[in-house]
Amino acid sequence: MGLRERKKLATRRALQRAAVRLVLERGLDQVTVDDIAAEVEVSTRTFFNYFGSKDEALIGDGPPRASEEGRAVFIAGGPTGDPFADLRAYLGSFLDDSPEGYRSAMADLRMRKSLVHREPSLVPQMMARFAEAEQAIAADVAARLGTGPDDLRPRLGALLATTLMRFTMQRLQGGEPGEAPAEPDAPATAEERAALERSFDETFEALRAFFTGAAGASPSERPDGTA
Amino acid sequence: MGLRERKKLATRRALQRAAVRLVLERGLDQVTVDDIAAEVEVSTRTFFNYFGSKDEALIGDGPPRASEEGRAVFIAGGPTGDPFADLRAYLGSFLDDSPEGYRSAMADLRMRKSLVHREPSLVPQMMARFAEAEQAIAADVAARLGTGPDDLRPRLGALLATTLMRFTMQRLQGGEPGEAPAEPDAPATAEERAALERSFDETFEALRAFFTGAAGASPSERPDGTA
DNA sequence: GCGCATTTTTGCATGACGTGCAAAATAAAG
DNA sequence: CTTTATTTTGCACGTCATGCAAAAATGCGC
Repeated sequence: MGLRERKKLATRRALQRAAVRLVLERGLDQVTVDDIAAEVEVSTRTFFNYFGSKDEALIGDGPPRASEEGRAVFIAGGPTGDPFADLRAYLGSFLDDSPEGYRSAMADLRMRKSLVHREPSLVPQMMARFAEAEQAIAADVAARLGTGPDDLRPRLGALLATTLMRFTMQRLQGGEPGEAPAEPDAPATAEERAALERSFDETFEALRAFFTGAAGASPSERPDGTA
Repeated sequence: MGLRERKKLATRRALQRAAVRLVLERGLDQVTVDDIAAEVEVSTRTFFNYFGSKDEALIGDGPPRASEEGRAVFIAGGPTGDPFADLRAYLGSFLDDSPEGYRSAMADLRMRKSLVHREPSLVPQMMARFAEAEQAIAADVAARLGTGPDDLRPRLGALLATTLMRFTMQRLQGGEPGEAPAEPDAPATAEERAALERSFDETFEALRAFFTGAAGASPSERPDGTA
């Protein structure tokens, strides 16, 4: 990679970092694009060469994708043959997609978590990113099933997958309301990743149970005795 | 209702209608707030007394809620006792919530459909509205189950419910890509509502089948014969 | 109808956002 | 070093959005 490209990437990252840091410190509307640009010692106009808007610099580069390996295995019908387990594995590979491995992915996650915690108005934009991912997932499910665009299942599966991702993030994020967000710059630990995967599995199982067991089980579980 | 309030409401609706009409005609960035205000013969400043942004005037007043009746029945454990069927009925009551009945709700739906068709950038904001509805649904599911905030099921159910709504809209909207959007001002027909409910039921069943039948059925259905 | 309190509309000033354009600066290639 | 391609920058411009105070409209008691 030439000096030119490296420099560009560095500037981009610097702008992103500065944007996030300043917004976490002062709040979204107490940070202007000029502030961010000044922080990186670059003109305001240059900021807009890199990002179309202030928000774009904050949201980052979209959600990760499944790793190439994860995709290939999933499309081929693996690793287990059970659609649920395989979808789960497929989604798990999202963590391995980012250039610097799962540490970078976790750091990104935490950054987003802190950001939405501070600025809930960013949620819609995050959601929009998920919607993009949805397209890609649907395509992979369709490839696995070998069906055309008229089959509902790929879209349904993709919808469920992103729903699941959203829910897992919600759970992680939710914690106790008001709980201090983790330090955005702390190193990502393996425990952290394990916790995420665990939460993901739990959600997955809950969802499965919700459907397979819902018809009979839920009403009888109602504690008010009116079932 | 006094003259004052009636006039305010009228202005609000006029601004919304003008905004939607102009944007459908010319596209989002070919319509300024000034244009909209001028159309209603009101100052630009007044526009911002009613709406916080141009988009807000377009998106409208958030998603409908379940009707009071629908909520009460659902929370009491009815109408059938089967969680799925009941959730479906609960969601169906969304159509009856709007002041002028389902016709108004359908017209709203169609308006949104046309808008999103013309301006996909509005999708995220629509989604955000659904997220609001999610809270309310989760609360109702929790009330029905009589459980506390630590139970995953209410949030899960709400998530699924909104997922379902999104998917149904996507299906209706999708139609054939490029298909001309319906006239936004055409009267809402009973057939239209029936079609929506049918689509909703189909999606509901597909989802149910997806889960209950997925583990065994899907792999064997794969047409490549590798199962 | 008339004056008075309240609410709504309006104009004006202000700051930030975002884009197009052309000139200056910088890197790459010969 | 010269030439070429890319990137940065400054500037002008239009739009978005908010705060504030004056003006207009409304509702109400008389």
